[in-house]
Amino acid sequence: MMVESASETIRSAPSGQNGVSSLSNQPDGGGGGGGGREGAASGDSNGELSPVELLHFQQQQVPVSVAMMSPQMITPQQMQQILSPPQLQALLQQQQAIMLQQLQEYYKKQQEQLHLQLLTQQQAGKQQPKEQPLGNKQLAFQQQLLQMQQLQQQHLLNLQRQGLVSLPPGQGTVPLQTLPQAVCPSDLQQLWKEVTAAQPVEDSIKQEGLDLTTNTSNSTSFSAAKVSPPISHHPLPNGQSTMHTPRRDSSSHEETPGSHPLYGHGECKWPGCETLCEDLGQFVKHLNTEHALDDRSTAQCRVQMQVVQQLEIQLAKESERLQAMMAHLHMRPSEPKPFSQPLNLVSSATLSKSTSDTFPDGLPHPPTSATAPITPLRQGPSVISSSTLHSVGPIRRRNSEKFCTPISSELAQNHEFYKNADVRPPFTYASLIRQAILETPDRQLTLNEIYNWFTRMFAYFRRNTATWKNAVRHNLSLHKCFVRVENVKGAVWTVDEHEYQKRRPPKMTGSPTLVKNMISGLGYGALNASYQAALAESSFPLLNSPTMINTSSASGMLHVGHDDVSSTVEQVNSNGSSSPRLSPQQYSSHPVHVKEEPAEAEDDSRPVSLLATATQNVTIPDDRDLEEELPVEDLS
DNA sequence: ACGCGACTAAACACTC
DNA sequence: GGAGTGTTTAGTCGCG
Repeated sequence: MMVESASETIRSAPSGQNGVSSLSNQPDGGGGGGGGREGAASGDSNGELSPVELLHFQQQQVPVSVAMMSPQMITPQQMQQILSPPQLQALLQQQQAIMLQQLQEYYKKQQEQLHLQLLTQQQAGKQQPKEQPLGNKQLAFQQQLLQMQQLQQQHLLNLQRQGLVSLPPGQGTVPLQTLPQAVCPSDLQQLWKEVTAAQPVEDSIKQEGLDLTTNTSNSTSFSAAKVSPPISHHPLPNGQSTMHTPRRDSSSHEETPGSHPLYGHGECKWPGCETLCEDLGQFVKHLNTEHALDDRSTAQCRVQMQVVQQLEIQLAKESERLQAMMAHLHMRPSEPKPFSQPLNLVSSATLSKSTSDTFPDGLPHPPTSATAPITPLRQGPSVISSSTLHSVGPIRRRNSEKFCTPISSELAQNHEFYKNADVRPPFTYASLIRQAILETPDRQLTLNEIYNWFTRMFAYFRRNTATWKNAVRHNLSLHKCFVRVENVKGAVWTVDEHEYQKRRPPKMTGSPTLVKNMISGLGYGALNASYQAALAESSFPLLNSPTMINTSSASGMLHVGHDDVSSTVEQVNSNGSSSPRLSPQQYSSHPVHVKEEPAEAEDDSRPVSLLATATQNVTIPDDRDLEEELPVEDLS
C-alpha cells in the first residue's frame, strides 16, 4: 500500500521532487559516497582515521539509525521498498541529523588529536628547524585536517542538498553557523590559526592553495566551496591528491541544477516567491537580489524559525499526549525511546534554518503501536507509516480528502503554514473552491479570483499552475454544486450548498478501517493533514487567535470523513445525540458504524467526528457559525 | 472485481 | 491569433 502510494505520489506529482530526489539521493550514501570512494586512494599515511574511514563510518550509521528509529529491524532496502519517497526522505533526514552529530564528534576528536600532534611536532620542530621530514609531517597533518574539513563540508553539502540543513536564504556564502556546535567555525578558525601561526614556514604551501586561514572558514561553509577554490585543485607535493575527488564532488553537487534547497523546478521556492529561474545561476542571482539580507528576508527567516521551533515543541507535547492516550487505551506502549529524541537531533540541525520543506519530517512513531490493537492486519505497514507524519509535497488526494480536517478551521489555523509551505492542502479542489467562494462577502467569485485565492492561500498552488487551474475549471464545470452566474462584470461562480451537501453522501463511519487509516495513515495525506492541524493547535500561537485554538482546532484536528465542516459538523449541532459519544476504548474495541444515509438525511445521520466527540467534549459549532467565528480576515 | 470519487491531462469551443 | 474561460472526455488511482 505504501509502495503504491509512493508511486502514485510520484506519478501524480510532476513536481514531486521532494520525495523523488531524496529517494534517489539516498542509496549512494547521500551522494557523497562517490567522492569518498576516490578518497580511499589517498591512503593517508598518518594512520589516523582517514576520510574513507570517516565515510565508512558515516555509511554504517545508516542502518543503525534506521534500526534506532524503527521498532522492528528493517533493512534500508526494505524501508525503501515500503516507504514512500517523502517518508524515506524524512527518515533519512533524521538519520542525517544523527550522523551529523556523530560525524562532528569524530571531527572534533580528530582535530583535537591532530592539534595535539601538531603541538608535539612544533616542539620537535623547534629543535630541528626547517627539516624536510618535519615539513612533510606537518603537511600531512594539515592535509588530514583539510580532508576532514572537506569531508565535513561534503557531508554538510549532502545534508543541505537533502534539505536537512538549509542555507540561510539570501546568504549564499554564509557559513553554517547554526549547525551543531561540535565543530564550530570559530573553533576551526582558532585551530587553524594556531596551526598556521606556529608554522610560518608554510608560506609556500599557502601559495599552492593551502591557505589554511581562508580555507578554514570555507570548510564549514558548503557554499563557500564555490567561492574560494580549495586546495584540492593543487596536488600536494607528496603526491597525495586525495582531496581532489571529494572536493570536486562537492562542487559538482553545488553546480547541479536544482541542488539548492530553495530552488526547484525552475522556480524560487522562497516562501511566497515563485519567480521562474532558468538555471541555478539565474536563481542565485535572483536569490541575491530579491532575497538578500534585508529586513524582509530576515523577518521571513525568523517566522520560519518560529514555525519550526513551535512545531518541534508541539511535537514533543503531542508525543507525550499520544503516549498518554495510548497508555490509556491499553495499547502497546510505544518504544521506550522518547519521541523527542530523534526529533531533537533533527532540530539541532534544522532549528534555525529549516525551510518550510523541512517541516518536522523526522517525526517519530506515535502511530506505530497504536495501530496494532485496532487493526492487527496492518502491523506491517503501520511500522512504516509511523515514520513520517509530515510528508512534504504531493499527498494522496484520497487520503487527504477522507480524513482531512474541516477546511475552514484548518485553514484558519494553518493558513500561514499553507501560505508558506509547499505542501499540498489536504482538501479536494471542490472543497477549496467552495471555501474560496464562501469566504467572500457576496459568496461569489470569478474564476480568476478563485485562482488568486488558491495562490494566495497556498504556496503549493504557486507552481504547476496549468495543472491545478485546469483542475479548478474542471471541478467548477463538473460539480453541480458550482453554479455559474452571469454577472455585470462577467461570469461568477457560486456554491449551491444543497448540491454540495448532496455531492458526497457520507461514507466515512466509525469503521475499523477508518480508525486504521486515521492512525496508520499517519504517514500520508490524511493524517498528515490531521496532524498538521494537531500541530497547528499550538504551533502557531502567534498566528492564530488563541480563543479559537481549543475549540476549533480540536474539531479541526479530529474531524474525519469529510473534507469540510459543513457536512460533518452540522448534524452535530442539529442533533447532538445523533451519534454516540464514544470513549476511545469503545471506539477501538467496538467500532460503531454510523449509519450511512443518503444526503437527504443529512440532518441527523451525518457521521460525527467520532474522535472529536470521544476525546474532546467540545461543542462543535455549526458550519456557518464556525466559519463566522473563524478569523476569516486572517485567511485573506 | 466493481463502482465511485478524485485527480490529471487533454481536446475542443467560445469569448474577448 | 492568443489568452482566458468553460465543457467534456479519458485514463488512472485509492478506497469501500
